[in-house]
Amino acid sequence: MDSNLYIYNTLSRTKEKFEPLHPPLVGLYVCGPTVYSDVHLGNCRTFVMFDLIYRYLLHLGYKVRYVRNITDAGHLEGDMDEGDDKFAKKARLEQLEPMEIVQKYTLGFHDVMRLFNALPPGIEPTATGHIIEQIEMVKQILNNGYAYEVNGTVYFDVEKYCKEFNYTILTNRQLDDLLENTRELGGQNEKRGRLDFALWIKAKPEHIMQWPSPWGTGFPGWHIECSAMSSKYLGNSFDIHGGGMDLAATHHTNEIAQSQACNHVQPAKYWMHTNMLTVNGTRMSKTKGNGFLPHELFTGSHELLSRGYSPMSVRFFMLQAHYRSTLDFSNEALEASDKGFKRLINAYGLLEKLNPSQKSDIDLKSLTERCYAAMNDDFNSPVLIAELFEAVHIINSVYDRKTAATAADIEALKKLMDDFVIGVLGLKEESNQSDDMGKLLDFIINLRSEAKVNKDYATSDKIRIGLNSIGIQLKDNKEGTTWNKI
RNA sequence: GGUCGGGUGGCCGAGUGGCUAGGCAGAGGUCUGCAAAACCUUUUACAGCGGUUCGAACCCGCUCCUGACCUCCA
Repeated sequence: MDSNLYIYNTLSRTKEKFEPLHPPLVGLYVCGPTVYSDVHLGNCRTFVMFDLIYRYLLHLGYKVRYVRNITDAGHLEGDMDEGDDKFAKKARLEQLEPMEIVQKYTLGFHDVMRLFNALPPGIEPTATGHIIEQIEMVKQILNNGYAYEVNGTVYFDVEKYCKEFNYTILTNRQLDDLLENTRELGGQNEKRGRLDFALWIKAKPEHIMQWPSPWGTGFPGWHIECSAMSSKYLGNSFDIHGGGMDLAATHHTNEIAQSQACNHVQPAKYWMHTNMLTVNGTRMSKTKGNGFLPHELFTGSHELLSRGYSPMSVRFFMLQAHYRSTLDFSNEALEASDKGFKRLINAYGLLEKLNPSQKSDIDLKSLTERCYAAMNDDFNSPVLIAELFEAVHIINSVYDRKTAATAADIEALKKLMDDFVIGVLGLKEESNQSDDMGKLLDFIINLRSEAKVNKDYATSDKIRIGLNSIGIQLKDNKEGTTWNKI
């Protein structure tokens, strides 16, 4: 289990050798979506990138417990402690119960993740399902002296915490600057310090989602759910905590503070943050209104798109950038990824049709090593993909009989592609050569081949053009005819 | 204002003190009934100005531009 995996840790701002706390077990916690509206493509990027990370850890042989929460309570609209609950607001808008909102968008999220071929996490806990755990944690933080209660609301005492711990460890900000530049927020008259944040919030009578607590009826603050659920399922201290970069400064900073105040340990050994998806250089976000919804992308129903793109092409587009880089979204970039993905996956399909030779002029050992080296270097999927195109080159060349490969080489090629394209990158063929449509197409291709043998090119071209018009491309070569979806 | 990033060829996007990233697009060729695919060859590059160095796109300084976070947000 001694891998050479290096992970960029936000805590240290360097790449560190990955050494799990309890190998071969790995605890992975990722902040999931807030299910009051559809997830957009930027959200999806984070979950696809952590899917890559999860898959690679599994591939290396780790036993990974992957926890990704569903936030279904506790998020307020606008300023701290004053705004509407997002779920209640949306429920009023759509004339539904808040839990109907939660159900609707949770199911939608799962559908999208399935389309992107993301493995489901082992545990997907919800905030509303863990109110008791959150209350217990708040009680413990109060007992430890890092929080105080005012009129049914419990606040975290950041100033007190700062005397013993480094509050800004994730972002390296200066506390004085934070104090000077933090905007005037709600609840100021109740709070002792302007950086203090709510652990438990007293519910107004009209607030729909509320629960009894030692401090009266209320609901949990924004950050406590992840602390409570991660420690419940992964222990007070676990291996990797991930999420989008936008969460680092506030949500994750406060999570660390809560866990330290409660358990006196750093919750996670490695903090990983994925970068943002941008459109024309600015971040895609719900509030900016430049968010793409996955189905708009799949169907092409968006003004910036010339056509629809399949989930696998979009996944491939995401994988072609490193998770810590911003990725700029455009129709042109997507078009390029779509073609690249098809090139890769078509080569994968050709693996079954390769003919072995006695000799070999390829070096798969070095290629395989480079694939591992790429992923071991902080999950560098773009470099991995570049290496895999070397494999594509080899496969095509062997198929064309321009390069010789032994049966053992071909097996190794298959393993390489299975391991990395299917297993690690999580890509898959979107059309299957052996299903009913495949058999039907084989039949049609045979008819066309007969026409070609008889030099009846009018018929053969008619078939080819006709299939092309419904999205099936035929490719003639020495071995016969193959097809793929356009 | 503070913190942290980034500026790479037509586009997306890696990387590094000296060795082709890769994909897409463009050009030429091979193959082919034609086409496509595949294969071969190939053009376009590291924001600007200084400095360190035998050598810098990569290190340092300055300038310009730009992004994220600092308020819920993946």
